[in-house]
Amino acid sequence: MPNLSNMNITEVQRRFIEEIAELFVPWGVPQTAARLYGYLLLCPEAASLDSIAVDLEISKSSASVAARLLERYTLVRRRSVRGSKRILYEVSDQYDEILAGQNRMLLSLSDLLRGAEEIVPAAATRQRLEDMADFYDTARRAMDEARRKWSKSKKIR
Amino acid sequence: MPNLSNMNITEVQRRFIEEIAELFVPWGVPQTAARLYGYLLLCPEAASLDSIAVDLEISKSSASVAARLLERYTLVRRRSVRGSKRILYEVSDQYDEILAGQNRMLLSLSDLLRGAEEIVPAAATRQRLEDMADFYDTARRAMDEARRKWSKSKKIR
DNA sequence: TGGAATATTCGAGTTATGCCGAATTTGTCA
DNA sequence: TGACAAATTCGGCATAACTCGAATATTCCA
Repeated sequence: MPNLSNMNITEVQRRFIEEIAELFVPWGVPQTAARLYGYLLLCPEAASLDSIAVDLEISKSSASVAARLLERYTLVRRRSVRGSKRILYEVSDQYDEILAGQNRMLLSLSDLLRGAEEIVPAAATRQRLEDMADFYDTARRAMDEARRKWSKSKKIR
Repeated sequence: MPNLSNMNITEVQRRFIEEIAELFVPWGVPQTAARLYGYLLLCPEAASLDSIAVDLEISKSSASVAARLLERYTLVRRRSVRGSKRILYEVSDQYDEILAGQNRMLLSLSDLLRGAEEIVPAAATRQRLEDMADFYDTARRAMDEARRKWSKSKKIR
């Protein structure tokens, strides 16, 4: 039986949270952490572990580990409140961090592919590896460029 | 005890395969499938389930599920040999498919964020969601653009 | 420094995932 | 269509990942 008395989030908000989770889970983010991220996206201000645990209906320890996981991903930042032992969490405003991981991945991949050209005998295979490396590098650069432009335009604002 | 008699891949090749796997596993690709992808990247021509199983030292059923998983990801394509029940697998030459998934993810994400602006009360939060949606959309478009350019230049070649 | 409030870690139980060999199904040729 | 070869599915086992409540550690105030 769901506890309806402490319901601080609306039905549509709950749905949003679940949809965010559905999006992130396939990318390796654990369910609880993904839901927490959705929750924080909606929060008008930083949230405490207690309110997280209540609203998401999870234990406080789960809230704690999920929050620190998101913190390691740098999707979320911790805000220590002066004069209190409470820690508040909020979404990081460097949202390009989601893409930074992909960027690193693409960089490693093209490096690896290029390095492998020496260990394949067939010329056609070598060519394919080189093509792939080029492609991923191009895509990575495009994304990086967009990211750079964006952070510049954000500073101006 | 490792079976050395049927070793069709060299030590450096094995290392390459493991490195590819290390790269893909954190992105949710199962170990075996990731290794298989690395293997196929090195193969001069399409490989049968049997040779896969031997070279990667996995069971044939594992090879089968891994191959079809990669096929669903469209990282790999199946090549049915006319006049034989053998199926051969090779890496897909549309290697932009690795990025296509990320593209879809970014599109869904920005859509979701934009749709959520109506369900948050605080104006500042709404603004943040809009900013994020814009950002991911920009990044996605940049990547898509690069992809498009690439496939055009490939056709010319 | 002691004590209360809070966060974090630990150990156990539960669930999900991956791999394998055996059984089944599918596809090809005679 | 029968028989054979290959792919696929199935059930069980082992391992890893998550979640939780309890125990422990940390932080702040008096």
